[in-house]
Amino acid sequence: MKNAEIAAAMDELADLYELDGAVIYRVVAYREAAIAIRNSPVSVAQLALEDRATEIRNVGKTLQEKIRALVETGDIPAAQKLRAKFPGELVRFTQLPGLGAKTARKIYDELGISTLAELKEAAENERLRQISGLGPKAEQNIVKALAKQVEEGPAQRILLSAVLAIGDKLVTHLRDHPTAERVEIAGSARRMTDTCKDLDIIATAHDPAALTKAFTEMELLSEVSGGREAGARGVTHNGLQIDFRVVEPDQFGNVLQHLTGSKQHNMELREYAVRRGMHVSEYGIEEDATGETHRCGTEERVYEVLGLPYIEPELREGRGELQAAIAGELPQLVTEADLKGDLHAHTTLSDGRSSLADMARAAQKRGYKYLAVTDHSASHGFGNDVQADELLRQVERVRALNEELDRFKVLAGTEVNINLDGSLDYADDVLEELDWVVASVHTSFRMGEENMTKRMMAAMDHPLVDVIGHPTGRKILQRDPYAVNVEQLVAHAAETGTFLEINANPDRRDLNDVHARLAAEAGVPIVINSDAHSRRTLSVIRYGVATARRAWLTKEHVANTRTWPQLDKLRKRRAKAATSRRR
DNA sequence: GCCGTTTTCGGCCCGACTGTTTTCAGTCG
Repeated sequence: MKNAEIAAAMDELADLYELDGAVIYRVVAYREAAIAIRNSPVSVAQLALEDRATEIRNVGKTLQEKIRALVETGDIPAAQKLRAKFPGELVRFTQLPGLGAKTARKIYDELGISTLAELKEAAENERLRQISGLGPKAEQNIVKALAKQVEEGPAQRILLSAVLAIGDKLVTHLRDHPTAERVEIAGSARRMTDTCKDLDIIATAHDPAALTKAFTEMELLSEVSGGREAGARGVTHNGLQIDFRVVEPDQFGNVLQHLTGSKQHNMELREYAVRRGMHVSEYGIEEDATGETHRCGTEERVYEVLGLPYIEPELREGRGELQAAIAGELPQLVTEADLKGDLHAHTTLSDGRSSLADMARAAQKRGYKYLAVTDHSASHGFGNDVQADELLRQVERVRALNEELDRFKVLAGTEVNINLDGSLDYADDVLEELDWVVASVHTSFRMGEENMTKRMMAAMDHPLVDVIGHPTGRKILQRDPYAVNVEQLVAHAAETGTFLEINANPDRRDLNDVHARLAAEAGVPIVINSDAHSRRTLSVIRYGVATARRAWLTKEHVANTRTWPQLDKLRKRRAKAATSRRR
């Protein structure tokens, strides 16, 4: 059973307990456990079977037993009991904005309403106002919310790259304004999450009204509301909501910290502060002992007042960063500047848009020392496959190009397809001519988990496969990962000395942050690759670096922070040779 | 129901907003 399924069961129990009127802390405990379970890189089902689920934060003895029952029998007795007590659609009432468990329960108890259809009818016929606490406005809101739900479905999330394309433009424009002092992106975009719901921008200015006006007049906004002294809200032409706020300079750090979140991180931070006699809010940090409120101009100062080292935004997800900060064990996160090369890129030989020479020069211009050119293999099948003889001619061209280049090395490589049985798409004697081999799955995504895992593990067994490309095949907001057991892949990568890729394409970011952390902890070298299909898209590497940072990776975890000779020695083909020479 | 650099029991983040109220509960982020 997958972590996501277990987490969903915990969320369902939280909803049911809340309807049942349980103390809110118990309900919250289930919700927090659900988050931790969803974030767990290891199989929680497995842990529960071994009576070890309590190793997960926010999972205690009670939940360990409930999860175990769920895994062993497919359900939890407490959930069955509560489902019998409350009709199915009652939980869906609480998913309407403004309507919570307390209100849902009252509607059910006092009017016997248990379906969304009945709820709509009662709201339209003004029967809900019989209940104390509900009035005409509540009825209107319910009718509106139900209509909106039918119309729009669940809230849309937007890919980070689309959000930052707008956010970077906005920030640059606002920083150029004469009255602006500081302008920063906050919220989930600053934490570099895969997707965002909206975009938060905060600023300081010596004329806040003038800066707000500059914001509201930007062409990329299609609508603007609440344009006043200290900020406004806008919506872009492609539907991204932007919250812009101008704040006092001496509170900028407090607000930036507050709005960057995550919610989970802030809750943990505040609980920690309370234990130390302090209260954190977006306005400052109040000390119980002195009654003094510390207003902080920078985020560094916020963490300093709390007695903590600075915690990077990408770590603020409530995944143990606070405990690490307290223990002085925060990782020194890898940066884009640490990368010495890119080991997965395409040219016009397969489906890229830039030539071999253009790609090499663009990579060198970025400050890299090497670039692996890895076009698709023979059976790629989008009409841009590379037959073996053609690949060998490309190797010649690469060698010739290297003669011309100064202090830069192009590596002749391939992104070779992993066949259904785990064999590779080129013969070994062809692969032997190459400097670098990425192996990826591009066909039969719908294979069962066991077969897919075997298929990829077989590819790792090949001595010439350096790295597995985009190991789960997910496309964010578009396509689920293929069914593959990532824990087994990681263990096998460690065993065989195969690297795993963080593919930086903003649609992929694959491995994801949770899995990359698991792999790094298992000692698997990670390679951050752009998978660029043109010289311009080499820059998507920032999303791969962001994923690596969200996975707590340091420079040491990432193989391509090394020079090519250093990296070369790390590979299984060399490491094995070294071992046998020692013998 | 979970958790511990004051605690294994007694706490458990903070503020804004809304709609319904005669001073606040419920909901949200």
